[in-house]
Amino acid sequence: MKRHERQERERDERRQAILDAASHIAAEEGLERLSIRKIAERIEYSPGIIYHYFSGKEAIVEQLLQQHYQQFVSELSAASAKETPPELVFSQTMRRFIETTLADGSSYRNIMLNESPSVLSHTAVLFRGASEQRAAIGMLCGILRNFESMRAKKDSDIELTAQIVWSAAFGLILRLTVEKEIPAEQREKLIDGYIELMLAAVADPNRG
Amino acid sequence: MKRHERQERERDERRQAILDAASHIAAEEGLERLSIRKIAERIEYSPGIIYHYFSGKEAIVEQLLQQHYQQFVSELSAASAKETPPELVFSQTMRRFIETTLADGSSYRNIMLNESPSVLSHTAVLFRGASEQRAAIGMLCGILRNFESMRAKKDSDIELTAQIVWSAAFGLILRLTVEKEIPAEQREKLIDGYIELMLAAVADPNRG
DNA sequence: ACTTTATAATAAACAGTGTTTAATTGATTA
DNA sequence: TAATCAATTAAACACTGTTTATTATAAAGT
Repeated sequence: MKRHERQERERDERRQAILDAASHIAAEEGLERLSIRKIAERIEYSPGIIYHYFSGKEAIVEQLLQQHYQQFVSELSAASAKETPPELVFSQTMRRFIETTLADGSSYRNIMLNESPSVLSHTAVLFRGASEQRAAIGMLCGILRNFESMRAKKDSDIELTAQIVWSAAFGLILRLTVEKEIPAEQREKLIDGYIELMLAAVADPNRG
Repeated sequence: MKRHERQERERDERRQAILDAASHIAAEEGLERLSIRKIAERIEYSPGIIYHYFSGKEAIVEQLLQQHYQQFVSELSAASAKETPPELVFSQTMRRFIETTLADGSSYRNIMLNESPSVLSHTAVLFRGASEQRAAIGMLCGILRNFESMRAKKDSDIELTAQIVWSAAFGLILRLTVEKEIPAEQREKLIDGYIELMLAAVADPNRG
Protein backbone atom coordinates (compact mmCIF):
# COMPACT_ATOMS: atom_id res chain seq x y z
CA MET A 1 0.00 0.00 0.00
CA LYS A 2 3.00 2.26 0.10
CA ARG A 3 3.02 2.34 -3.66
CA HIS A 4 0.30 4.95 -3.67
CA GLU A 5 2.20 7.20 -1.33
CA ARG A 6 5.29 7.06 -3.45
CA GLN A 7 3.26 7.69 -6.57
CA GLU A 8 1.66 10.69 -4.99
CA ARG A 9 5.03 11.94 -3.86
CA GLU A 10 6.43 11.57 -7.34
CA ARG A 11 3.40 13.31 -8.73
CA ASP A 12 3.97 16.24 -6.40
CA GLU A 13 7.61 16.32 -7.41
CA ARG A 14 6.68 16.61 -11.07
CA ARG A 15 4.11 19.25 -10.20
CA GLN A 16 6.77 21.20 -8.40
CA ALA A 17 9.18 20.70 -11.28
CA ILE A 18 6.65 22.40 -13.54
CA LEU A 19 6.29 25.27 -11.09
CA ASP A 20 10.04 25.58 -10.76
CA ALA A 21 10.48 25.68 -14.52
CA ALA A 22 7.73 28.28 -14.78
CA SER A 23 9.35 30.31 -12.04
CA HIS A 24 12.70 30.32 -13.78
CA ILE A 25 11.22 31.32 -17.10
CA ALA A 26 9.21 34.10 -15.44
CA ALA A 27 12.33 35.39 -13.72
CA GLU A 28 14.39 35.27 -16.89
CA GLU A 29 11.97 36.37 -19.58
CA GLY A 30 9.12 37.91 -17.66
CA LEU A 31 5.81 36.53 -16.58
CA GLU A 32 3.99 37.69 -19.68
CA ARG A 33 6.34 35.65 -21.86
CA LEU A 34 5.79 32.49 -19.92
CA SER A 35 4.24 29.81 -22.09
CA ILE A 36 3.19 26.19 -21.69
CA ARG A 37 5.50 25.15 -24.48
CA LYS A 38 8.50 26.83 -22.85
CA ILE A 39 7.78 25.07 -19.59
CA ALA A 40 7.48 21.77 -21.44
CA GLU A 41 10.77 22.36 -23.20
CA ARG A 42 12.51 23.15 -19.93
CA ILE A 43 11.29 20.05 -18.13
CA GLU A 44 12.01 18.05 -21.31
CA TYR A 45 8.49 16.80 -21.75
CA SER A 46 5.77 17.41 -24.30
CA PRO A 47 3.39 20.34 -23.76
CA GLY A 48 0.37 18.10 -23.28
CA ILE A 49 1.67 16.52 -20.09
CA ILE A 50 1.29 19.75 -18.19
CA TYR A 51 -2.47 19.36 -18.34
CA HIS A 52 -2.16 16.19 -16.29
CA TYR A 53 -0.79 18.21 -13.44
CA PHE A 54 -2.54 21.55 -13.83
CA SER A 55 -5.90 22.57 -15.20
CA GLY A 56 -4.22 25.17 -17.38
CA LYS A 57 -1.76 27.99 -17.59
CA GLU A 58 -3.78 30.21 -15.32
CA ALA A 59 -3.60 27.71 -12.47
CA ILE A 60 0.18 27.59 -12.81
CA VAL A 61 0.56 31.36 -12.73
CA GLU A 62 -1.84 31.59 -9.81
CA GLN A 63 0.09 29.07 -7.74
CA LEU A 64 3.42 30.56 -8.76
CA LEU A 65 2.54 34.01 -7.51
CA GLN A 66 0.83 32.72 -4.41
CA GLN A 67 3.98 30.85 -3.36
CA HIS A 68 6.04 33.89 -4.16
CA TYR A 69 3.78 36.20 -2.20
CA GLN A 70 3.49 33.99 0.83
CA GLN A 71 7.24 33.84 1.19
CA PHE A 72 7.40 37.58 0.81
CA VAL A 73 4.76 38.30 3.46
CA SER A 74 6.39 35.93 5.90
CA GLU A 75 9.58 37.93 5.55
CA LEU A 76 7.67 41.07 6.36
CA SER A 77 6.27 40.01 9.73
CA ALA A 78 7.97 42.38 12.07
CA ALA A 79 9.19 41.47 15.52
CA SER A 80 7.77 44.65 16.99
CA ALA A 81 8.93 45.05 20.53
CA LYS A 82 6.27 46.21 22.95
CA GLU A 83 8.33 49.12 24.17
CA THR A 84 8.79 50.68 20.74
CA PRO A 85 6.37 53.54 20.15
CA PRO A 86 3.59 52.55 17.73
CA GLU A 87 4.48 55.43 15.41
CA LEU A 88 7.89 53.92 14.81
CA VAL A 89 6.57 50.39 14.41
CA PHE A 90 4.02 51.63 11.91
CA SER A 91 6.55 53.62 9.93
CA GLN A 92 9.12 50.88 9.80
CA THR A 93 6.66 48.18 8.86
CA MET A 94 5.02 50.17 6.09
CA ARG A 95 8.37 51.26 4.73
CA ARG A 96 9.65 47.72 4.69
CA PHE A 97 6.45 46.56 3.08
CA ILE A 98 6.65 49.12 0.30
CA GLU A 99 10.34 48.71 -0.33
CA THR A 100 10.25 44.94 -0.28
CA THR A 101 7.37 44.89 -2.72
CA LEU A 102 9.19 47.27 -5.03
CA ALA A 103 12.39 45.28 -4.76
CA ASP A 104 10.42 42.13 -5.44
CA GLY A 105 9.14 43.82 -8.54
CA SER A 106 12.68 44.33 -9.75
CA SER A 107 13.45 40.65 -9.36
CA TYR A 108 10.71 40.16 -11.91
CA ARG A 109 12.13 43.21 -13.62
CA ASN A 110 11.15 42.22 -17.11
CA ILE A 111 7.54 42.26 -16.05
CA MET A 112 7.79 45.58 -14.35
CA LEU A 113 9.97 47.39 -16.82
CA ASN A 114 8.05 46.52 -19.91
CA GLU A 115 5.01 48.26 -21.21
CA SER A 116 2.87 45.33 -22.26
CA PRO A 117 -0.78 45.53 -21.27
CA SER A 118 -0.45 42.61 -18.91
CA VAL A 119 2.23 44.38 -16.88
CA LEU A 120 0.08 44.42 -13.81
CA SER A 121 -1.02 40.84 -13.63
CA HIS A 122 1.60 40.32 -10.99
CA THR A 123 0.44 43.16 -8.82
CA ALA A 124 -3.12 42.00 -9.32
CA VAL A 125 -2.47 38.65 -7.79
CA LEU A 126 -0.39 40.13 -5.04
CA PHE A 127 -3.33 42.28 -4.23
CA ARG A 128 -5.73 39.39 -4.30
CA GLY A 129 -3.44 37.42 -2.08
CA ALA A 130 -3.67 40.11 0.54
CA SER A 131 -7.28 39.26 1.14
CA GLU A 132 -6.96 35.51 0.95
CA GLN A 133 -4.57 35.42 3.82
CA ARG A 134 -5.55 38.07 6.26
CA ALA A 135 -2.24 37.72 8.05
CA ALA A 136 -0.87 40.97 6.71
CA ILE A 137 -3.91 43.07 7.53
CA GLY A 138 -4.18 41.32 10.87
CA MET A 139 -0.64 42.35 11.65
CA LEU A 140 -1.39 45.92 10.67
CA CYS A 141 -4.44 45.87 12.97
CA GLY A 142 -2.18 44.80 15.80
CA ILE A 143 0.06 47.77 15.17
CA LEU A 144 -2.82 50.22 14.90
CA ARG A 145 -4.32 49.01 18.16
CA ASN A 146 -1.32 50.39 20.01
CA PHE A 147 -2.14 53.93 18.97
CA GLU A 148 -3.88 56.01 21.61
CA SER A 149 -6.22 57.36 18.96
CA MET A 150 -7.49 53.83 18.38
CA ARG A 151 -8.18 52.99 22.00
CA ALA A 152 -11.86 53.94 21.81
CA LYS A 153 -12.48 52.36 18.43
CA LYS A 154 -14.25 49.14 17.62
CA ASP A 155 -12.25 46.27 16.15
CA SER A 156 -14.18 46.49 12.91
CA ASP A 157 -13.27 50.15 12.55
CA ILE A 158 -9.61 49.40 13.15
CA GLU A 159 -9.69 46.75 10.48
CA LEU A 160 -11.37 49.19 8.15
CA THR A 161 -8.55 51.64 8.75
CA ALA A 162 -5.99 48.90 8.21
CA GLN A 163 -7.57 47.96 4.91
CA ILE A 164 -7.53 51.55 3.73
CA VAL A 165 -3.92 52.07 4.76
CA TRP A 166 -3.05 48.81 3.02
CA SER A 167 -4.91 49.69 -0.17
CA ALA A 168 -3.33 53.11 -0.23
CA ALA A 169 0.12 51.55 0.00
CA PHE A 170 -0.73 49.39 -2.98
CA GLY A 171 -1.77 52.46 -4.88
CA LEU A 172 1.59 54.02 -4.21
CA ILE A 173 3.44 50.84 -5.10
CA LEU A 174 1.43 50.63 -8.28
CA ARG A 175 2.37 54.17 -9.19
CA LEU A 176 6.03 53.62 -8.50
CA THR A 177 5.94 50.42 -10.50
CA VAL A 178 4.14 51.76 -13.53
CA GLU A 179 5.70 55.20 -13.74
CA LYS A 180 9.22 54.64 -14.84
CA GLU A 181 10.18 58.27 -15.24
CA ILE A 182 10.00 59.16 -11.54
CA PRO A 183 13.55 59.79 -10.28
CA ALA A 184 14.82 57.97 -7.19
CA GLU A 185 14.80 61.17 -5.18
CA GLN A 186 11.13 61.76 -5.88
CA ARG A 187 10.37 58.13 -5.15
CA GLU A 188 11.85 58.47 -1.70
CA LYS A 189 9.83 61.60 -1.10
CA LEU A 190 6.63 59.86 -2.13
CA ILE A 191 7.29 56.97 0.22
CA ASP A 192 8.22 59.28 3.06
CA GLY A 193 5.19 61.43 2.31
CA TYR A 194 2.89 58.45 2.28
CA ILE A 195 4.08 57.26 5.67
CA GLU A 196 3.87 60.74 7.12
CA LEU A 197 0.38 61.27 5.76
CA MET A 198 -0.89 57.92 6.97
CA LEU A 199 0.70 58.44 10.35
CA ALA A 200 -0.98 61.82 10.69
CA ALA A 201 -4.33 60.29 9.84
CA VAL A 202 -3.95 57.24 12.03
CA ALA A 203 -2.47 58.98 15.04
CA ASP A 204 -4.90 61.89 14.97
CA PRO A 205 -7.12 61.63 18.09
CA ASN A 206 -9.65 64.16 16.74
CA ARG A 207 -10.66 61.87 13.97
CA GLY A 208 -14.05 60.19 13.50
CA MET B 1 -3.59 70.44 -53.83
CA LYS B 2 -6.78 69.83 -51.91
CA ARG B 3 -6.54 66.19 -52.81
CA HIS B 4 -3.99 65.64 -50.07
CA GLU B 5 -6.23 67.20 -47.48
CA ARG B 6 -9.14 65.03 -48.44
CA GLN B 7 -6.92 61.97 -48.46
CA GLU B 8 -5.67 62.78 -45.02
CA ARG B 9 -9.19 63.33 -43.80
CA GLU B 10 -10.27 60.02 -45.19
CA ARG B 11 -7.28 58.39 -43.59
CA ASP B 12 -8.25 59.80 -40.23
CA GLU B 13 -11.79 58.58 -40.73
CA ARG B 14 -10.59 55.05 -41.34
CA ARG B 15 -8.30 55.33 -38.35
CA GLN B 16 -11.23 56.34 -36.24
CA ALA B 17 -13.36 53.57 -37.72
CA ILE B 18 -10.78 51.09 -36.46
CA LEU B 19 -10.83 52.67 -33.03
CA ASP B 20 -14.63 52.67 -32.98
CA ALA B 21 -14.74 49.01 -33.95
CA ALA B 22 -12.18 48.22 -31.27
CA SER B 23 -14.18 50.18 -28.72
CA HIS B 24 -17.35 48.30 -29.50
CA ILE B 25 -15.67 44.92 -29.29
CA ALA B 26 -14.02 45.87 -26.02
CA ALA B 27 -17.36 46.98 -24.60
CA GLU B 28 -19.12 43.83 -25.75
CA GLU B 29 -16.57 41.11 -25.19
CA GLY B 30 -14.01 42.68 -22.93
CA LEU B 31 -10.72 44.32 -23.64
CA GLU B 32 -8.72 41.13 -23.22
CA ARG B 33 -10.75 39.46 -25.97
CA LEU B 34 -10.12 42.24 -28.44
CA SER B 35 -8.20 40.99 -31.45
CA ILE B 36 -6.92 42.42 -34.70
CA ARG B 37 -8.89 39.88 -36.66
CA LYS B 38 -12.13 40.80 -34.92
CA ILE B 39 -11.56 44.46 -35.65
CA ALA B 40 -10.86 43.61 -39.28
CA GLU B 41 -14.03 41.56 -39.51
CA ARG B 42 -16.10 44.35 -38.03
CA ILE B 43 -14.81 47.03 -40.39
CA GLU B 44 -15.06 44.50 -43.23
CA TYR B 45 -11.42 44.66 -44.22
CA SER B 46 -8.58 42.20 -44.07
CA PRO B 47 -6.50 42.06 -40.88
CA GLY B 48 -3.38 43.33 -42.59
CA ILE B 49 -4.80 46.74 -43.37
CA ILE B 50 -4.85 47.70 -39.70
CA TYR B 51 -1.07 47.89 -39.75
CA HIS B 52 -1.28 50.73 -42.24
CA TYR B 53 -3.08 52.82 -39.69
CA PHE B 54 -1.56 51.63 -36.45
CA SER B 55 1.82 50.23 -35.53
CA GLY B 56 0.16 47.33 -33.78
CA LYS B 57 -2.51 46.18 -31.39
CA GLU B 58 -0.84 47.87 -28.46
CA ALA B 59 -1.10 51.28 -30.10
CA ILE B 60 -4.80 50.76 -30.67
CA VAL B 61 -5.48 49.78 -27.08
CA GLU B 62 -3.36 52.66 -25.84
CA GLN B 63 -5.28 55.23 -27.88
CA LEU B 64 -8.60 53.64 -27.03
CA LEU B 65 -8.07 53.92 -23.31
CA GLN B 66 -6.52 57.35 -23.54
CA GLN B 67 -9.61 58.70 -25.32
CA HIS B 68 -11.78 56.97 -22.78
CA TYR B 69 -9.87 58.31 -19.86
CA GLN B 70 -9.70 61.86 -21.13
CA GLN B 71 -13.43 62.00 -21.48
CA PHE B 72 -13.80 60.58 -18.02
CA VAL B 73 -11.46 63.10 -16.37
CA SER B 74 -13.11 65.99 -18.14
CA GLU B 75 -16.40 64.94 -16.57
CA LEU B 76 -14.75 64.96 -13.18
CA SER B 77 -13.56 68.56 -13.15
CA ALA B 78 -15.57 70.03 -10.37
CA ALA B 79 -17.10 73.49 -10.36
CA SER B 80 -15.93 74.15 -6.84
CA ALA B 81 -17.43 77.36 -5.56
CA LYS B 82 -15.08 79.56 -3.57
CA GLU B 83 -17.42 79.78 -0.63
CA THR B 84 -17.71 76.03 -0.10
CA PRO B 85 -15.43 74.83 2.70
CA PRO B 86 -12.40 72.96 1.33
CA GLU B 87 -13.27 69.88 3.37
CA LEU B 88 -16.50 69.52 1.46
CA VAL B 89 -14.94 70.19 -1.91
CA PHE B 90 -12.28 67.60 -1.19
CA SER B 91 -14.75 64.98 -0.04
CA GLN B 92 -17.12 65.49 -2.92
CA THR B 93 -14.42 65.48 -5.56
CA MET B 94 -12.70 62.38 -4.28
CA ARG B 95 -15.99 60.56 -3.88
CA ARG B 96 -17.02 61.42 -7.38
CA PHE B 97 -13.63 60.40 -8.67
CA ILE B 98 -13.76 57.00 -7.00
CA GLU B 99 -17.36 56.29 -7.88
CA THR B 100 -17.02 57.40 -11.47
CA THR B 101 -13.96 55.25 -11.96
CA LEU B 102 -15.72 52.25 -10.46
CA ALA B 103 -18.80 52.86 -12.58
CA ASP B 104 -16.57 53.24 -15.59
CA GLY B 105 -15.17 49.84 -14.77
CA SER B 106 -18.62 48.31 -14.91
CA SER B 107 -19.23 49.67 -18.38
CA TYR B 108 -16.28 47.50 -19.38
CA ARG B 109 -17.76 44.94 -17.06
CA ASN B 110 -16.40 41.91 -18.86
CA ILE B 111 -12.92 43.15 -18.14
CA MET B 112 -13.57 43.83 -14.53
CA LEU B 113 -15.68 40.82 -13.68
CA ASN B 114 -13.40 38.20 -15.11
CA GLU B 115 -10.35 36.74 -13.48
CA SER B 116 -7.96 36.69 -16.38
CA PRO B 117 -4.41 37.82 -15.64
CA SER B 118 -4.80 40.87 -17.83
CA VAL B 119 -7.69 42.18 -15.76
CA LEU B 120 -5.76 45.22 -14.81
CA SER B 121 -4.53 46.44 -18.13
CA HIS B 122 -7.32 48.98 -18.10
CA THR B 123 -6.49 50.30 -14.67
CA ALA B 124 -2.87 50.34 -15.65
CA VAL B 125 -3.41 52.75 -18.47
CA LEU B 126 -5.81 54.82 -16.43
CA PHE B 127 -3.06 55.11 -13.93
CA ARG B 128 -0.47 56.00 -16.50
CA GLY B 129 -2.82 58.56 -18.00
CA ALA B 130 -3.00 60.31 -14.67
CA SER B 131 0.60 61.36 -15.02
CA GLU B 132 0.52 62.22 -18.69
CA GLN B 133 -2.09 64.83 -18.19
CA ARG B 134 -1.44 66.54 -14.95
CA ALA B 135 -4.85 68.18 -15.06
CA ALA B 136 -6.32 65.90 -12.44
CA ILE B 137 -3.50 66.29 -9.94
CA GLY B 138 -3.37 70.00 -10.69
CA MET B 139 -7.03 70.23 -9.77
CA LEU B 140 -6.43 68.36 -6.56
CA CYS B 141 -3.58 70.76 -5.73
CA GLY B 142 -6.02 73.63 -6.15
CA ILE B 143 -8.38 72.05 -3.66
CA LEU B 144 -5.64 71.28 -1.15
CA ARG B 145 -4.34 74.83 -1.29
CA ASN B 146 -7.58 76.04 0.30
CA PHE B 147 -6.89 74.11 3.47
CA GLU B 148 -5.50 76.16 6.34
CA SER B 149 -3.05 73.37 7.07
CA MET B 150 -1.51 73.90 3.64
CA ARG B 151 -1.07 77.67 3.91
CA ALA B 152 2.52 77.43 5.04
CA LYS B 153 3.51 74.68 2.67
CA LYS B 154 5.56 74.89 -0.49
CA ASP B 155 3.88 74.19 -3.81
CA SER B 156 6.06 71.14 -4.34
CA ASP B 157 4.94 69.72 -1.00
CA ILE B 158 1.31 70.28 -1.86
CA GLU B 159 1.78 68.46 -5.12
CA LEU B 160 3.49 65.65 -3.29
CA THR B 161 0.49 65.37 -1.00
CA ALA B 162 -1.84 65.45 -3.98
CA GLN B 163 0.07 62.65 -5.65
CA ILE B 164 -0.10 60.51 -2.54
CA VAL B 165 -3.82 61.13 -2.07
CA TRP B 166 -4.32 60.33 -5.72
CA SER B 167 -2.25 57.13 -5.60
CA ALA B 168 -4.06 56.03 -2.47
CA ALA B 169 -7.40 56.48 -4.21
CA PHE B 170 -6.17 54.27 -7.01
CA GLY B 171 -5.17 51.65 -4.49
CA LEU B 172 -8.68 51.64 -3.10
CA ILE B 173 -10.23 51.56 -6.56
CA LEU B 174 -7.95 48.71 -7.46
CA ARG B 175 -9.02 46.78 -4.40
CA LEU B 176 -12.70 47.38 -5.04
CA THR B 177 -12.22 46.35 -8.65
CA VAL B 178 -10.25 43.19 -8.05
CA GLU B 179 -12.00 41.95 -4.93
CA LYS B 180 -15.39 40.80 -6.02
CA GLU B 181 -16.53 39.36 -2.72
CA ILE B 182 -16.72 42.66 -0.86
CA PRO B 183 -20.41 43.47 -0.19
CA ALA B 184 -21.82 46.84 -1.22
CA GLU B 185 -22.17 47.90 2.39
CA GLN B 186 -18.49 47.30 3.07
CA ARG B 187 -17.57 49.05 -0.16
CA GLU B 188 -19.35 52.17 0.99
CA LYS B 189 -17.60 51.99 4.33
CA LEU B 190 -14.23 51.71 2.64
CA ILE B 191 -14.89 54.72 0.45
CA ASP B 192 -16.19 56.75 3.39
CA GLY B 193 -13.27 55.59 5.48
CA TYR B 194 -10.78 56.55 2.80
CA ILE B 195 -12.18 60.07 2.49
CA GLU B 196 -12.32 60.48 6.24
CA LEU B 197 -8.77 59.25 6.66
CA MET B 198 -7.38 61.43 3.90
CA LEU B 199 -9.26 64.43 5.17
CA ALA B 200 -7.86 63.92 8.65
CA ALA B 201 -4.35 63.73 7.22
CA VAL B 202 -4.71 66.66 4.88
CA ALA B 203 -6.53 68.96 7.26
CA ASP B 204 -4.26 68.27 10.19
CA PRO B 205 -2.30 71.46 10.94
CA ASN B 206 0.22 69.66 13.20
CA ARG B 207 1.61 67.70 10.33
CA GLY B 208 5.06 67.96 8.82
C1' DA C 1 3.99 -15.51 -14.94
C1' DC C 2 0.19 -13.56 -17.53
C1' DT C 3 -3.32 -10.60 -18.20
C1' DT C 4 -5.96 -6.75 -17.06
C1' DT C 5 -6.15 -1.99 -15.57
C1' DA C 6 -4.73 2.50 -14.81
C1' DT C 7 -1.70 6.02 -15.63
C1' DA C 8 2.09 8.57 -17.84
C1' DA C 9 3.42 10.54 -21.94
C1' DT C 10 3.34 11.78 -26.58
C1' DA C 11 2.33 13.47 -31.37
C1' DA C 12 -0.80 15.76 -33.86
C1' DA C 13 -4.33 18.60 -34.57
C1' DC C 14 -7.61 22.59 -33.49
C1' DA C 15 -8.61 27.14 -33.11
C1' DG C 16 -6.84 31.00 -32.08
C1' DT C 17 -3.27 35.02 -31.74
C1' DG C 18 -0.14 39.30 -33.66
C1' DT C 19 2.51 40.43 -37.49
C1' DT C 20 4.99 40.46 -42.10
C1' DT C 21 5.47 39.97 -47.02
C1' DA C 22 4.69 39.80 -51.72
C1' DA C 23 1.27 40.54 -55.00
C1' DT C 24 -2.66 43.07 -56.73
C1' DT C 25 -6.16 46.47 -57.36
C1' DG C 26 -7.47 51.22 -58.10
C1' DA C 27 -7.23 55.95 -58.06
C1' DT C 28 -4.23 60.14 -58.81
C1' DT C 29 -0.56 62.48 -61.15
C1' DA C 30 2.56 63.42 -65.11
C1' DT D 1 -2.46 57.01 -72.12
C1' DA D 2 1.35 55.61 -69.13
C1' DA D 3 3.62 55.90 -64.76
C1' DT D 4 3.21 56.33 -59.95
C1' DC D 5 1.82 55.73 -55.44
C1' DA D 6 -1.09 54.37 -51.86
C1' DA D 7 -4.71 51.10 -50.38
C1' DT D 8 -5.79 46.46 -49.90
C1' DT D 9 -5.50 41.69 -49.84
C1' DA D 10 -4.31 36.62 -49.41
C1' DA D 11 -1.12 33.88 -47.62
C1' DA D 12 2.29 32.67 -44.74
C1' DC D 13 5.14 32.82 -40.33
C1' DA D 14 5.76 31.93 -35.81
C1' DC D 15 3.61 31.79 -32.08
C1' DT D 16 -0.23 30.83 -28.32
C1' DG D 17 -3.36 27.53 -24.98
C1' DT D 18 -5.77 23.39 -25.17
C1' DT D 19 -7.81 18.77 -26.60
C1' DT D 20 -7.80 14.15 -28.45
C1' DA D 21 -6.55 9.78 -29.89
C1' DT D 22 -2.68 6.79 -29.44
C1' DT D 23 1.09 4.47 -27.53
C1' DA D 24 4.30 2.99 -23.93
C1' DT D 25 4.87 1.71 -19.14
C1' DA D 26 4.34 0.43 -14.73
C1' DA D 27 1.12 -1.42 -11.13
C1' DA D 28 -2.48 -4.75 -9.52
C1' DG D 29 -5.35 -8.79 -9.76
C1' DT D 30 -5.71 -13.44 -10.79
